[in-house]
Amino acid sequence: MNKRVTLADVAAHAGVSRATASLVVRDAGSLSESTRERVRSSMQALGYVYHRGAASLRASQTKTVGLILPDPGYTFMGEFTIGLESVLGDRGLLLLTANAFEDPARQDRLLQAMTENQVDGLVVIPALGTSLAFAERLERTGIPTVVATRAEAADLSTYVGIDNVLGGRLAGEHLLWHGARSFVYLGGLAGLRPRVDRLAGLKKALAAVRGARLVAERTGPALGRWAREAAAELFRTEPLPDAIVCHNDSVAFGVYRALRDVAPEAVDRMRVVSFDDVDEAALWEPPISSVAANGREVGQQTAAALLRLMDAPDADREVVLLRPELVARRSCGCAGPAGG
Amino acid sequence: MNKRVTLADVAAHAGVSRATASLVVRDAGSLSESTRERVRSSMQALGYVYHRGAASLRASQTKTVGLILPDPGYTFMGEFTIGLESVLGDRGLLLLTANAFEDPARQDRLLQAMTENQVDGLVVIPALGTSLAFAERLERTGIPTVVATRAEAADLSTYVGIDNVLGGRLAGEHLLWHGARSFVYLGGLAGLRPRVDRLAGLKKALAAVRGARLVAERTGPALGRWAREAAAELFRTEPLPDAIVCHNDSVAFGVYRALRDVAPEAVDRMRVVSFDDVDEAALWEPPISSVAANGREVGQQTAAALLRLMDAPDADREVVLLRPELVARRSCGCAGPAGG
DNA sequence: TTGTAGGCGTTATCAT
DNA sequence: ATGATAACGCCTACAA
Repeated sequence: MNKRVTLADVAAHAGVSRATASLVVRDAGSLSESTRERVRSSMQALGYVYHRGAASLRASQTKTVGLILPDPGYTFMGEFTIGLESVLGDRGLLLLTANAFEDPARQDRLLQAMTENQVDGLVVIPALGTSLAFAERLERTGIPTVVATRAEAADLSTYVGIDNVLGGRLAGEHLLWHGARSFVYLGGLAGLRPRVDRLAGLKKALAAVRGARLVAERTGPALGRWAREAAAELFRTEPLPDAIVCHNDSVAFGVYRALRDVAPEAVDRMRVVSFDDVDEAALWEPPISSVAANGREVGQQTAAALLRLMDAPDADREVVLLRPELVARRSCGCAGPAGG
Repeated sequence: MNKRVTLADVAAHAGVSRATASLVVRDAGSLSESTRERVRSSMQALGYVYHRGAASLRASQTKTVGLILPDPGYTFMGEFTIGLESVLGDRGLLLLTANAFEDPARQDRLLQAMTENQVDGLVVIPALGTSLAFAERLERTGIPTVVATRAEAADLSTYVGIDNVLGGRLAGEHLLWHGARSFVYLGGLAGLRPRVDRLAGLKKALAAVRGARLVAERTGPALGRWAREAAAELFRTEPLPDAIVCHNDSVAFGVYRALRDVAPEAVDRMRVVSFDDVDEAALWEPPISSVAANGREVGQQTAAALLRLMDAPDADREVVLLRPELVARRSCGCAGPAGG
């Protein structure tokens, strides 16, 4: 049970002052190379470990960025994290990650925890049902914050996300071009901002064509197993639409399972477009046409925006809207190569 | 630019000492309810935020657990995180998460960062190519550590994972029962422990049946897009095997895409079993038979083991092996209901 | 039940 | 180029 080795021990061992030793660990100040070397070897000899907590207390910055996610289960979140962390990591920042599990109350507690931990910056993808009050609390913390992907609490903060209205419009226009007239929108939790936006874009596209209409929509968790049930129910009770717009790829997977189970003859003529374009979309039978979200790039842009904010806290609030792109494969009716 | 509100300010405002105020924020000691109330309302009035960093410095525990993951892109990691965090969260522990991107050098740096941050506990799913030296460094940190899922660096630490040898055997035996004799194992990075184990289990099963043999194996990232290429290449150059064992579900998805692209007539008679059993497996056409990993449960068990370790640091090293289960659907040759 | 005093390990400031 | 000293905000004793 040996006592912790502190900078003071290192300094004593090297025959210098604590201040000097401190400059060495931080690669700061102007010291002779010989002194630096001497201190370094003392650190080695004693097995010194830098105590970032103590440094943070004194320097009042933790080199830590908080990340509040709604649910790590979605593929998008993993991709987003990769993009975020790769950029932040290059600046020596570590991520304090927490998941709200789509529960605003839990999200409140997590925000509290993040402030108590004095994170230098904060990234939030708001949970479903996030209120305006949360946006205000976020603002009041005084921590440089970027809201990403879901625009729920973004009215006061910098926001980075995808232009979902455009995404919905792209999906709609393409399906209309294929001749579809009756549409169903499937999945996405009620009130979720990206869902509202995509639907708005879709409706805008439909409004431009006579006879085109949205015949049904269903809200729910954008998961394959939910979509399978919801779609099967729909197919049993309503006439089949010409096209189905799915809130994400998982929903599309569930839709195809349901089609094969209850209306196999319709598999080939149903037109489907979904969102996100995860890897599996290209592998599906038929290959799924999808509006690509590119979570990794959203993550990178978010990191970049956060760094800008941390460097210039008084800068204006930014809004970064990334343009989505429709990757057309077979499910929409295109006859492209098997796995475009 | 107001100065930070400290406990001393709160104490002054409430007319008590710093110590008393400290007891209030921690819900500790025995104080009169009236005092507690008074201090609390002072906190409210002044907008006090607890400074966990300062507390950590003094109390030498950070209420933070480090999590080092190899790659957040795999679905399994998301599930694992959910399980881990839900248990740890109940104890007021926060996760400091970092991804090594399958790079041992980066993993070393992350471990360094975790120690500098004085995490109270550490969970590691080792990156590919993790050396024994890493296991030793892990041990030397003195931090309660649990290695999960991949047994690479687990020789010295507590380990929680799935019995992959058994998993491989289950897959093999079931496929043999269906009459398969020639096998291919596809995916998983070279040297990866779960891959080695699954393959060992599979071979053990094959050894028990005359004429059964592994005709090929391919190593690579267990991703659908990789699997698609690898499988297509295989199908073009070698005679088709009776069965393919896939390192995870994504590989199976890629295999089916390749089959449809280059050998569509074989889609129905090929027998496929994979690992993990993610949601999409049940939705695929055909529904994929998979050895269920249940990342969420692995996460929970890992958290439980870590808490045990943190409560009793001198306890013996534990090894928790979870039994996998084969979920038989259609891809293995079973004729069950569409999406069993 | 409440108050006093000292220190956790580092860094900032001012000297030398 | 290096050293002395005082914070940073809180917690742990122990005393009252």
